[in-house]
Amino acid sequence: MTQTIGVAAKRSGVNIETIRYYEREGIVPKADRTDNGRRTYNDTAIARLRFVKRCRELGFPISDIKILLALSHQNTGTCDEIKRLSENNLKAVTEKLNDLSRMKSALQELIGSCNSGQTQCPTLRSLFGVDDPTTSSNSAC
Amino acid sequence: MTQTIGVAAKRSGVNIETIRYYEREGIVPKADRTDNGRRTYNDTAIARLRFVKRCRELGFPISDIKILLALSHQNTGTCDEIKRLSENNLKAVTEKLNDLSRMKSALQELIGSCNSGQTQCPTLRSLFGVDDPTTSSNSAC
DNA sequence: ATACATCCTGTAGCCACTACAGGAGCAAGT
DNA sequence: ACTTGCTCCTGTAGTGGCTACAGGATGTAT
Repeated sequence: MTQTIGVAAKRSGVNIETIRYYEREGIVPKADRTDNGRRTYNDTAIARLRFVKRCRELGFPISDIKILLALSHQNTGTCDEIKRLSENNLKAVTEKLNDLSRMKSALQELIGSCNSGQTQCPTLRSLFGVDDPTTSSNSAC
Repeated sequence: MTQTIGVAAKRSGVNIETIRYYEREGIVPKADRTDNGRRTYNDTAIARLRFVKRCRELGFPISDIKILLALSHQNTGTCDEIKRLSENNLKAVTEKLNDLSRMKSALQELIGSCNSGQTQCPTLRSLFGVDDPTTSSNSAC
C-alpha cells in the first residue's frame, strides 16, 4: 500500500514541507515516485518518519537522528552507541532545563518586585543594574 | 570617557560581532564614530548593552527588548507594559521548561530500559514504536 | 620599521524548519 | 466536457539570534 505525501504527513505527524526537507537533506531516503512524479510512501517509510518525529520530540539533533537511523539497520554493537547518544542528549536537555529554571526564578522575582508604588519601576531598574549611574528615572510603578 | 568596541564588549559581556549585529538590526542606536570611522561607546551605551544582555539571559526575545529599551526612556505608564511582557515571557519560559521536563523523563526511561540483554535494543524499539510491523530485528543489547 | 592587535564592511553559515511563488495535475460535481 | 478546488511539484527566501569568516585598513608596542 503506497500513500501520498499528504497521507504520510497525517499518519506520521510530520509536516509535508518538513518531509520534503528531510528528504532534501538526506535524513530519510528519497521517496519513490509515481509515473507523474509524485512521492509515494509505504508503511516502512511512514514508520521512519514517525521515528524521526519521536527523536525530535526527545530533543535529539538531526545529526544524531541520521546516526540512529543508520544504526537501526545494523545488527551488531549498536546499543552502546545508542546509549551514548541518548545520554549525551539527556545531558544537553538537563543543562537547558537548569538554564530555564534559573530564568524562571529570576523572572518571578523580577515580576514580584513590581507593584510597590515606587518612583522607578523596580523591574526596569534591576534589568539595568541598580548601581548603574547611567540609569535615568522612569515610570511610576 | 569613550571606549572602543572591544572594551565595550568586555565591559558589557556582549560579543563584538553581536554588538555590531545589534546596531545593524536597530536594537541599539548607532554608535558614535571617531574621525577614522571606529565606533565609540560611553557608559550609557555600555549600560544599554548590559541591559540587552540581561534581558536575553532572562529569555526575552529581541522584539521585546526593543520595546523595553524604548519604554526605559519614557516616564509614564510603562510599568504595566513591562509587567505584561515579563509575564508573557515567564509563561513562554515555563512552557519550554515543562517540555524539557517531559523530554528528560522520557529520555531517562528510555536509557533505563537498556542493559537488559534482550534480542532487540529496547531504546531503538521504543523509538520506533513497539507495535509497528515495519520494525526489523536489530542490535543485541 | 615591523610585528601584531584591533578595527572596518560585507557576506555566508548555523539549526530546523516554515512560507511562499508559480505552476501542474487529478478527482468530484454540474 | 468543464469547472472548481484540492493536492502535489520545484525552487527560493525568511525565521531568530547570532557566529564566522574574507579581505582590507588602521592603531599600538617594540
